[in-house]
Amino acid sequence: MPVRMQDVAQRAGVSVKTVSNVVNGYPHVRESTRRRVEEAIDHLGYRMNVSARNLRTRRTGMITLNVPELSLPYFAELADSVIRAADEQGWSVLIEQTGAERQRELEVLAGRRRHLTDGVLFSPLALGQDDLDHFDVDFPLVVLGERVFGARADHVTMNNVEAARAATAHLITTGRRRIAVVGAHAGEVIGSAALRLAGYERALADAGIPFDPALVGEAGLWHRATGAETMGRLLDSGTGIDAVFALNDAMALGALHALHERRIDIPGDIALIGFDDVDDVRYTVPTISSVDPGRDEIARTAVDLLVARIGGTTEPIRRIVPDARVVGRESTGDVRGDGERVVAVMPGRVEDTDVSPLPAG
Amino acid sequence: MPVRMQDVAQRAGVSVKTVSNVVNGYPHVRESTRRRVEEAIDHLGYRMNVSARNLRTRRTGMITLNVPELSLPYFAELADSVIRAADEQGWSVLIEQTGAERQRELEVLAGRRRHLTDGVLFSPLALGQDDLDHFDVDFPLVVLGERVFGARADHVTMNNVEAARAATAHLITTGRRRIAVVGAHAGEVIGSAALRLAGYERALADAGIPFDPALVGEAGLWHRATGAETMGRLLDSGTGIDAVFALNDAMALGALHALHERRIDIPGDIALIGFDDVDDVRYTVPTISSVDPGRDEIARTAVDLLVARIGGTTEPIRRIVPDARVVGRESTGDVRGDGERVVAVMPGRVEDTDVSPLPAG
DNA sequence: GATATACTCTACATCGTTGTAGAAGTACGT
DNA sequence: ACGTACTTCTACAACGATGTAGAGTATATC
Repeated sequence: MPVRMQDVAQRAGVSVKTVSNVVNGYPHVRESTRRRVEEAIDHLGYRMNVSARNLRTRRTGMITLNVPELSLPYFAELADSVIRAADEQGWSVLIEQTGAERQRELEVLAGRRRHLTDGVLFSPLALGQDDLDHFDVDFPLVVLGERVFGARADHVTMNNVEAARAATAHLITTGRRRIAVVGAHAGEVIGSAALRLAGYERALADAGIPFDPALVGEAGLWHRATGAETMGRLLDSGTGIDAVFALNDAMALGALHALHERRIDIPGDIALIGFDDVDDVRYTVPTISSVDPGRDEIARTAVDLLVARIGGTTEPIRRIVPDARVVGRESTGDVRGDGERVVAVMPGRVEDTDVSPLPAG
Repeated sequence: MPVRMQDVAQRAGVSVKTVSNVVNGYPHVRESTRRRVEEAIDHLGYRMNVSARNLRTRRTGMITLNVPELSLPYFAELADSVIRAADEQGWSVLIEQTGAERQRELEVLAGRRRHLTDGVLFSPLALGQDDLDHFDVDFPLVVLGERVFGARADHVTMNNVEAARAATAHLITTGRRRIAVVGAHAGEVIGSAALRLAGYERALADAGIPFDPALVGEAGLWHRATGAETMGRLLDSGTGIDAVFALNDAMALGALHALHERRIDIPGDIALIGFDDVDDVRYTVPTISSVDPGRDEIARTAVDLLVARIGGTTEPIRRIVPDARVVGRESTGDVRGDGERVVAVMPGRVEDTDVSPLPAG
């Protein structure tokens, strides 16, 4: 029933292979032949059977993006950027959600479902440094995020420590001394929480401000709800606070909510800064300052790396950190009304390791 | 290099087809044989070549979801729900963004890229009723949204008119009389904007309140930014306003921003209600009342319909409208603090048409 | 004018799986 | 003992494209 190359070939009076050549833009096809084939294709409404081509070429032209949840704005925006970047190079993106569940994240690496695509962009949230070995996979993989360092795969990550330091430093510059943190993870050594907290501590040290554990609020999941709860706890604890560094924007939104509930003036009484620079923060009241980790560049870089690996490059594994910026808005008093001001730029870097990738099987 | 069924068969001492049978859970395989095959699979690390299976079975197990942009919270959450619903049934989801560009939306229907998947869930935003003919496609298609009615494809849509009527009625119940609309599209007859505006007008009529064009604010794109602009214009126009119905939540967020800027008390001076019930509205200050159109059910229903069409069902085309609810929060004074109250429920419906689907080619 | 080179096209095998048809073995009722 | 039905397995031919090798012309080079 479906039209095959065979049918097109017949109508055009050429061999199947010639049709294939026309379809794939092979240059050595006589103009008149090309036209006849194209006429036949149009007339018969031929469309390539991609499964057959995939089988023959061992390529699918698709990559998988594994994220925790698209309903988290950061990942939705990341997915948006990844799809755009992939599309520009002619790749399609299959999206899978792990729900930040350990089991599902392990399944990603086990590769049971990988077969549909040529490679995987993976943003883990449940796995940690202890799971490093699981990242030795035999398919093209690029890791995103801060859960795991040193895996045998290209890695696109953020300038966490520096950016968090700069964000905190910015609060200090505006005269704040009692800076609370929302979203710490006790005992974590690696991971966004630990790294950003480290940046915070470094900024305090730089300014000679003593570190006060009472100002550090824990939050398991980095959602709006937990941000609000944590902020509430900090405020109700009676600790004096004149600024808040929420370790991501979702929590910053929640924190803002908690601050508003208590009729606290922002930035008058308490300044607030987040991390991720998601769209939301430009429309809150007041608008929220944040750290822009370079989402578009992260996406583009990750896609480029993955496509190169799929292409079979054997270059050493790289870790890439895009430029990041601290964007000042109303919540830190940098602007009044809409608009924003870049108050710091952290240059990115490319680290070439001497580790070779595992041969893709 | 890669392990084939052939290799597994050899090691297990059976035919390739038996390996296939084991892998696919065919029941008539002796227990001892099954174990031998499984041992061979594990030992060799065999993984099915899905391209080959796709070629043979003419199925890919994937569907495409076409949305305007994932960075719009509604579509991100919709995608989340679709992926979950599909996953439950063992399907994977490829996501493509059209950017709400007419050309790209037409390409979706032209099916140039459809070949990768077994069917398409399509949420158009640029196409309109005039493009109805383009929806006569020869592949399984389910349409989402309100841009087009009467296409020859299953359609999952919202209870727009009724829900908008109920939302407006709710504002009226709380004593409001000067209810502004944010997001109208002049001249539109079909489409979310027109339908929701119709519901608004109907509620006014029901309550005997005259319709005042000065209260209707136009907004092209339904983004936060346009919501803020439109709200600003309405406020600055000097028209007396005691409530606002934003035709979607993104604009409600923008409107909230504009209201705050002008130090207007919500819901004291002006009440606000949105539409979509995205996660954001539970974390703003005040929390925003909204219309929950049944996102999960929309996603689930759409996936079910599409899977049925892919399965070759020839049942008449259906239009399905899930239940919708008006959710009252702080911005309409229904609750204080967090929490919410369902203030109205609009039952959904299933419309069986007598139109047959086009034979899938 | 002979040889080399490039262009244009074809025939055929092949990618790795599943559907079909049927062979061999087992179980059971009569 | 025999037919019938079921179970278990196999051989072989697809599915629809592309890679390879090479045939036949046309064009360039010496």
